Amino acid sequence: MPRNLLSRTSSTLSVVTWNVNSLRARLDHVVRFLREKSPSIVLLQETKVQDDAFPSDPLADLGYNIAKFGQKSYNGTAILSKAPLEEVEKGLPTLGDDQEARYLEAFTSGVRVASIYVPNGEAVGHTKFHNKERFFTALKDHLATSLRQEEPLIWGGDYNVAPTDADVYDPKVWRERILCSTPERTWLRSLLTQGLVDPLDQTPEAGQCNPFTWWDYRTRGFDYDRGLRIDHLLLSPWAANRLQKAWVEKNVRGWNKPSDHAPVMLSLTY
DNA sequence: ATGGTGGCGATGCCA
Repeated sequence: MPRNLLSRTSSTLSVVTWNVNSLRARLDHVVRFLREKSPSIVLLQETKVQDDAFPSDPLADLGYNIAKFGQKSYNGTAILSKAPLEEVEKGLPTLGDDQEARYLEAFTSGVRVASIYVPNGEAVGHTKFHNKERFFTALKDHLATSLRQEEPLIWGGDYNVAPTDADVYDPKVWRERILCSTPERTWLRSLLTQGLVDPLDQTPEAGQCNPFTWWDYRTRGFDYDRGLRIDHLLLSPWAANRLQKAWVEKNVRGWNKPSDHAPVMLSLTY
């Protein structure tokens, strides 16, 4: 056998998406998590900080390059990578110049990644619900363009949709409510029918749930494990074929003064 | 229980 095959090494790329619900309020948690898990690429949502106030130093000290797309008080996305970040794009092409800071994209480590924060929608039929539909339409249009480039894609973020009843602690309580309604599930599924793969959308056995990623503060949902799976890492076929595993870092939701979301991680062989 | 808690920023808005 040729020596170059015997000596060929493969490496692992790890990616995490995490809605931190304020990067400044969660900075200690983020630093602790990055120290413990050392992910290659980090996709953050709800940073809630303008770019000139972004706490770059403690993250750069851990070896990360940083791309940020923030705004005052609300929303905000960021990408951290141990490799250089190239071709950083802020916002979705069809949403105009004054759009909220909900989509950030970059090319790094041979992968095109996006950090995505889909509007919550407030309630089915609400004005904000229609904004949510427009955002998904813009995602879908941009995905069609991106898939044509034939680059590996990893689209991570808070999609604010639980794909099926297996992603909800009590589907009867949440039936046709915001995050779980049939239209929202159709909008999310349209990204999958275009070719993205959701590695945590396991076919559940009877009575089994997929792992939750969000537990409501207001109902003390984490105390009773009343959660939903609304944060997702979606992969193009190239990336999906190289998947080692995907999981939810549920323990982080149990730390002191946590975000209401847990990090979602995956590893790839490449 | 039609509420609850939490972040921002200074009050209500957003989730």
